[in-house]
Amino acid sequence: MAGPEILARQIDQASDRAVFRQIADHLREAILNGRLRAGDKLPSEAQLMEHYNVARMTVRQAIQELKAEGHVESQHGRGVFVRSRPPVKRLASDRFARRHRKEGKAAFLAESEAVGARADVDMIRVSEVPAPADVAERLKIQTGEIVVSRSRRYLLDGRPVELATSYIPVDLARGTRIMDDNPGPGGIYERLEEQGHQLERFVEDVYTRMPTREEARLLSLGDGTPVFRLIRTAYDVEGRAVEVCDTIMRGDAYQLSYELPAH
Amino acid sequence: MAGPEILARQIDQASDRAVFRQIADHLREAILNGRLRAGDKLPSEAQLMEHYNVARMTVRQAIQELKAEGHVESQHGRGVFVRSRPPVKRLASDRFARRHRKEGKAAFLAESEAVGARADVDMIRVSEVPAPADVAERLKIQTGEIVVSRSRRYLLDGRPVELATSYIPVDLARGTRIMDDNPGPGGIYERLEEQGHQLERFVEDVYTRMPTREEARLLSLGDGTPVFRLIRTAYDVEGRAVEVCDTIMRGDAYQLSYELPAH
DNA sequence: GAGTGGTCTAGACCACCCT
DNA sequence: GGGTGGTCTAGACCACTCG
Repeated sequence: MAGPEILARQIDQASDRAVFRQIADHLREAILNGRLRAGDKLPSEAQLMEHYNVARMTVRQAIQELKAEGHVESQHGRGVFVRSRPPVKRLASDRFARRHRKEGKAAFLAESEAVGARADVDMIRVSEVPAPADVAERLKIQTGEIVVSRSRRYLLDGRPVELATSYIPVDLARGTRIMDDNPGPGGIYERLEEQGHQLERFVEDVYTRMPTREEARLLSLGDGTPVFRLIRTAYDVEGRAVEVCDTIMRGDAYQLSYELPAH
Repeated sequence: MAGPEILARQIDQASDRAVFRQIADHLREAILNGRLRAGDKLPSEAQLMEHYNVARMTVRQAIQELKAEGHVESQHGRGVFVRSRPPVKRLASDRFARRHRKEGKAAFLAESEAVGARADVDMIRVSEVPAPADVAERLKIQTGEIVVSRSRRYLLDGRPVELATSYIPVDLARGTRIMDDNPGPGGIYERLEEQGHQLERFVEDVYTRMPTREEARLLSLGDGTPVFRLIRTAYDVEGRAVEVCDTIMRGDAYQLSYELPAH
């Protein structure tokens, strides 16, 4: 609801810095200083045009810059608002320790309780697909070889935060509950261990990038929010890779935490 | 050098999808399909205006969208080019194992050899500063309490890829080579161990977000490139946090890799 | 100098949200 | 209906790059 009076300074016409950048600077400063808080409405484009005596496109370029930085999001017919962040989930490095082994939905539920958020899972889909190159390499099979794929979407307080797809070699999955939508208590890791593939370690490869259009749609991501891509490989005690899980997570909703030995 | 002939399709005026988004779709598809490769020049704005028979701002909005996604970067007076990625550095989870303990410049150099890139360090600065809240919390001291700060920038093949600032409690740093620009062989971790603080473990907290303006400047980041923020805490065998290192890394230049035990 | 992208103006019409 | 942002036009002048 704040009007442009929160923006005291005027444009320096002599400056090398473009007018729209100066306007973006004023707004950004108001956000970082807390004069504009999460959820607050920015002055309307019309107000900003009036305040700075500039054309509409100039104002819109300023707002565009703040959107790309992830500071604000616009809502058609309502206004432009300072981003409010989803609760941050901290993923600890011992989350797959056997003493509190949970997997998939169960793990997500337990982690979510820690931040006091409601957890949901939807878009569960189990199928057989050709292995993508990234996955095949980790499973030590040929790209395109058939694997079992289990994909799902996780939501926190009703907001989608994570897309995950597990890939399991067919010889480990066929004829087990791993092919079911609900793989049973303990999740697929328990099913794998029941078949004699005792898990020994996991390797997580972490990347960050901007989302694809499809990812942005499924995660309701506005501009300026990057994603984590986390590819986890599960190894059994014999050193065989028995599962690869490819996960896309909202960058603003997660903190990953890892412990490294010094020896 | 590709002309607009690589973009066969015309705009669907009847579509709900905005014209500039359809143009962006055509260009994005050409990039993802490999018709436009890293380093290739997109058709000029004038060519795209001609090809699609639209106004210049419409073309520019399309290009703006691709920039925000990290697919292209523009060069004033030259053209718009498909992004070419810097070599990716893989940071393995055993990189601080004592058997190949290297720190700071030495570690960066060793890691860089693995990808066949030249490594440099600049902007080294050692000072005493009030501890930021994130750091104080991890060092278990009061925010604002004075700590020794060691900051530097790392470059790969002459391109900046990482900004790092280490924070060390003053009682561990004063009167040692930790205060020097060059802390000596083995880096500050060796100096800390010489003082009886044998290192036991590290904890790394990983975040991703869009860069601040300052970070974008120091890392020469264009639009659409997120950063990793990695905060590493080093603990000695007595459980005391003896160093916190706050690092900003180009998201397109790093892959982080961690190993987790299953028990 | 020709070609390129960067900035800015001054309009227009539309779709969406709220009251 | 009035206010909001979304899209698009048709110009203008500028700064940078390259031959």
